[in-house]
Amino acid sequence: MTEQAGYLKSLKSESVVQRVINCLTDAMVNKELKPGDKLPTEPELAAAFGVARTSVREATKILTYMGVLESRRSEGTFVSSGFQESMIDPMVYGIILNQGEDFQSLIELRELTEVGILRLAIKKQSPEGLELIRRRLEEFEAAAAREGDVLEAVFQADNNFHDAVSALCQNSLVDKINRVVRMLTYAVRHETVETMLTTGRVHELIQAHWRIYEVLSSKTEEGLEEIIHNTYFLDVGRE
Amino acid sequence: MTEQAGYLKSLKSESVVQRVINCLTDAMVNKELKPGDKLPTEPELAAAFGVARTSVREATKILTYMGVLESRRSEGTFVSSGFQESMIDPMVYGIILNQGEDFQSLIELRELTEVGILRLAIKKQSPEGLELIRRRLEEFEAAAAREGDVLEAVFQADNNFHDAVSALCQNSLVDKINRVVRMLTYAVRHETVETMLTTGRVHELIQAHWRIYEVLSSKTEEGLEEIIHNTYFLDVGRE
DNA sequence: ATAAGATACTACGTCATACATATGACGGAC
DNA sequence: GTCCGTCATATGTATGACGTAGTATCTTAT
Repeated sequence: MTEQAGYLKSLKSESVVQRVINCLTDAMVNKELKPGDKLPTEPELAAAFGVARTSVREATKILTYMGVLESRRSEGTFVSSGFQESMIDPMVYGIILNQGEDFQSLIELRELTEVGILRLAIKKQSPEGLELIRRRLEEFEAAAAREGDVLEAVFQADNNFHDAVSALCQNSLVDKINRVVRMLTYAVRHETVETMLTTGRVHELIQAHWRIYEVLSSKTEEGLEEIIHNTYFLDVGRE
Repeated sequence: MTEQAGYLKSLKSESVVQRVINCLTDAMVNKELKPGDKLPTEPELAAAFGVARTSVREATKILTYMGVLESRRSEGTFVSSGFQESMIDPMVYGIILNQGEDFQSLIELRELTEVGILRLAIKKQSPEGLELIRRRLEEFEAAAAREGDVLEAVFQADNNFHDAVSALCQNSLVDKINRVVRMLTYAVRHETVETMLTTGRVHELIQAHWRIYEVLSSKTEEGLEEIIHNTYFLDVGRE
């Protein structure tokens, strides 16, 4: 865990927080702390390590956010059992920071996830989930049919639809990926919906989403290829 | 970003630290904060958000540890440019804690990405990339053929192969996802390779990977379905 | 005038303390 | 025996102070 590779590593002393993290990590590696175990209280840890409670908190907060620990107020801090979906967060940030000029990568990533989610949804779908999607589609149509400024409403309806599809997978990790990719493509998707609205082609958008619904309810991957591809480009925009 | 779906959601207010993290994240998504930018000082942030400096520090520490931010004493805190190595740490914890739990979501996620990557790789492949994959396969075979404890060598060769496939996509985002998912499934994949070795079924593993190579070089998605599915379960393990 | 050194300044790093708040446990009232 | 209030507990948040490492600036000597 703690690499001592560099020969001058001993000089640049690690930060207090880092040392606390290492101590806790080592304890977990050595099985002194197993999933489900309760850690000593923050003041106790602070006293044991000889550091301030602030530092202990920063360390446990980091581990908590990573899903390693779990803090319950008035109860204590525990080693979480199993992995937490928040462990994907670093990937989110990695993607955010790399979010440069490269639309191509973004579009490819979205197609990849979109198709994958649909394929999984086809397998794991439930009647209730499918029904929800149908309702979302009707809401979609209703939103587009309203008077006035419907942009945000339609965009939200679009998002709701895709969330419902993702929910069909009943997989928190997949759900997370879905959200990430949706967040990354926010701008371009928003713009696309706007374009569709101003040029009066909303019906195409709705039509495309109905086709997705049909593929889902058909419970087969037949024709998924082109439908997705077409829908995808309609939704995301040109290239 | 912040879903307000449930009607009783308004009660369970997010923690202060989480809110700070969200604010900073949003700023990065909206490009108000770009890589390299300097954040206001901690007291300034605390004042701006109306929270204590402690909370700001916990938030920035978390983001720093994830490689999103970078703090230089006496200078300030900056949005770090590019992917930091520390981003893998959360996955390491995933490995530590992931021992014999429920892998269903993980397996589905991996199949999703694996298939997606292959489909994209089929489209975007290059002769050089394909050649690299062939070499990796030969190294794979060589590693398995050696005497003694070949587990780590074979496992590494397996990873190298999949990395080469991912590289075929020439898409940094896809590459990142590939790495994350691979790290998340580290334990189970490692175990599978071990089983294959001890039961003398390494040739099946190699055979399966050659089939992937063939699908790639055939430049068509014909037969990709079952091949991937079979290879996948062979690689990842039972169910 | 230039370069080396001393000084002040800045902003993160750490610590100490106090108070707020949610949860569970105990115990009394009905 | 059930219900409700109270208290203990441990995390959540806030505030203030001091330490420390860079950076910039000013001083001084060559």
